[in-house]
Amino acid sequence: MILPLRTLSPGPAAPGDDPVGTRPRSGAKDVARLAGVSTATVSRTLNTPEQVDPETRGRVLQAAAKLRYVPHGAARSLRSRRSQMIGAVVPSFEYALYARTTSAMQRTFEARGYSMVMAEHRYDLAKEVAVAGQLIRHGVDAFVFVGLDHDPALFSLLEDYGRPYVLTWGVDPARRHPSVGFDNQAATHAMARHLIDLGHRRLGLISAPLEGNDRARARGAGVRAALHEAGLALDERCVQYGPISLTAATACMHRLLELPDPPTAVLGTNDVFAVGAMVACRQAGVRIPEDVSITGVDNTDLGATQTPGLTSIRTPIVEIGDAA
Amino acid sequence: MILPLRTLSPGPAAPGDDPVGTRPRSGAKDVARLAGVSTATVSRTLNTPEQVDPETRGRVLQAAAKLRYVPHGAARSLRSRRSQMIGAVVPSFEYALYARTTSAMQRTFEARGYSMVMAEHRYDLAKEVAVAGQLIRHGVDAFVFVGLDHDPALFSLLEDYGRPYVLTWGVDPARRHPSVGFDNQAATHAMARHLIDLGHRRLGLISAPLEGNDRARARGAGVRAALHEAGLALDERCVQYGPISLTAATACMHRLLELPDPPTAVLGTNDVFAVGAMVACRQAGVRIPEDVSITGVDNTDLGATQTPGLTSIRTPIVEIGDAA
DNA sequence: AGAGAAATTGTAATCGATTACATCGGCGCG
DNA sequence: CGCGCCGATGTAATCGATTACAATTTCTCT
Repeated sequence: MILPLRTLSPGPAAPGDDPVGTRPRSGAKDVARLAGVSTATVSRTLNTPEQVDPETRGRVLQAAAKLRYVPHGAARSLRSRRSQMIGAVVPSFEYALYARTTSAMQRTFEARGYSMVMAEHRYDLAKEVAVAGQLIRHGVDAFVFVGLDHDPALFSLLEDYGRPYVLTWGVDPARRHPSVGFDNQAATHAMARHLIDLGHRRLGLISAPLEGNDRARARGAGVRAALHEAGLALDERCVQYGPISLTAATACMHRLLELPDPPTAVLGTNDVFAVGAMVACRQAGVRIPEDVSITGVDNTDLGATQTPGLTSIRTPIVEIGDAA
Repeated sequence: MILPLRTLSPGPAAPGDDPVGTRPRSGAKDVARLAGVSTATVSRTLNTPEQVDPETRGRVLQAAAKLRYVPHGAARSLRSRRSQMIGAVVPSFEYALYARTTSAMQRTFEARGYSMVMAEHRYDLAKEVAVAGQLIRHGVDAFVFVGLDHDPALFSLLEDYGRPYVLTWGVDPARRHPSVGFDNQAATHAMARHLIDLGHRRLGLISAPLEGNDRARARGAGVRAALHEAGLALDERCVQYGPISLTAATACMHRLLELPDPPTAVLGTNDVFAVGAMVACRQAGVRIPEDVSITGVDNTDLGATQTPGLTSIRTPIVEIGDAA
């Protein structure tokens, strides 16, 4: 009920310590000397151990451990022309689902010796290109993107630099780009169909802005298609757009409730929208599901905090790893 | 109410396209040739523009743009001994709050020409060291960590490689490490105090496992201190530990409700726990706040989906940027 | 035993930028 | 007029690994 606000306390500069002196870090040369071999052998021990005599290998590894040797990634990737880094570019870290699937991917990549760097573009396709360029500069070998909708410049950039990539969260019907995901349109189609079967005739829709967001477009299309098949149509006044946040979703739902003839069922294109809508109903004293039905998509555990059933969609996680 | 499960459809290999041919990417040398200067001048134009004649600079920039030149990061950092990357190591991407503050930081760093790479350690301090090592290999210049509790090996690693760092989400009382954050203990102390003032005598606590998690420990200590001041004590049976997830929190709350004498107020050490607890109460038919009070910490918008008031804590975001 | 293959290891070129140092023309000043 | 400094630019060394190639030793097989 109360909301006491804690202020922050930044730690001011500590008394007298800020040497940040670059330590005499040991290089491959030191390891080579200690092990009595050449740097070439050190490199081989680390990268292609089977090519080196077990006895020598032992000496080298021991020396490396003793000196706490960590190979210099920049030098390695300069010469070998690959960095063992793959970049994941997601729309936003705040929508937990992206973070979750990405983190699952990370574990897959990790097992194969790759590490992952993440970046967000905040639903700005131009920014996405810039971010990808940034990552290329840092030597990222391959990319994972969310969605099918991207600036053409992104693809030409990727091609120019010969970087492989996968698109996730959707399948490219034309197969022009490697992609892995699910059918967003079918998901909402099924959901809408279900609502229609329950007798609903007037559906509402809360969606993310469509621009540059093929997932949102596909999900919207699914709803319209289902209505169309039933000889119904989607009243555009019953469609509300907003950023993926609870407060925005709540505001959207309030607008729907204020319509002269509000929808009897509202479909959120993801769980955040659905839960936001529920909050709005509770605030407005509208009962669920007596007065209005609410459904979502994505099956986050956010949905579990309420008392609805939400469409569950599992995004392919392991499969994406194989695509690398 | 229903939970239709969508299956995934991975995009199998496309017809006949997988050339991944590394394009004739243009290097500084090409730019130099086109602009009629040496590579040194190209480098200077990009890094210290004021040292180069404006007229020449123009030619170089034009040539660079024409060739879509992107400097090779590995080569750059090999020679200049810095990569313009800062690494953020968080416990988990799934707890949205970490992602959020980190993403805010990213924007700050970006403005200064740094880019950020993120990694998670999944609440495993040893893993954290490994991850940091990994990042060092990739040439990360500086680090941001969450919490004060870390493997000593982490600090010695950082020192060995002369990497500056900041700890966030807490302040180091001993000031042995640069840190920026807030007083976790004071937050829960105030919260517990508030509950005591309301007349509660038997408090419950849902917390993350304490090991390697100073935030959880500090927050727990705050509760105990407040109780102690009031001449009360925390019944250990009323303390439940679990990972930060709604389902775990719900299970914890169920255990508390099954006690012979359940607490009249339950304090979650973050909003996920609090909301999970509320879900459990609803399932068990326990009324809030008549039968039991529930409070949380962190003020995520997750809290807003319920009808409670939760302690709000803003983590320092801009301040952390300055620490870089 | 001798030729050729296979296994190990060393030598040195190389990746693509940055940067110390050298060069060169122009300018100010005694 | 000549010395010295300054600004702009080129030359070449350098960062620290990888890896092509060569050199050496050890097997293998006839």
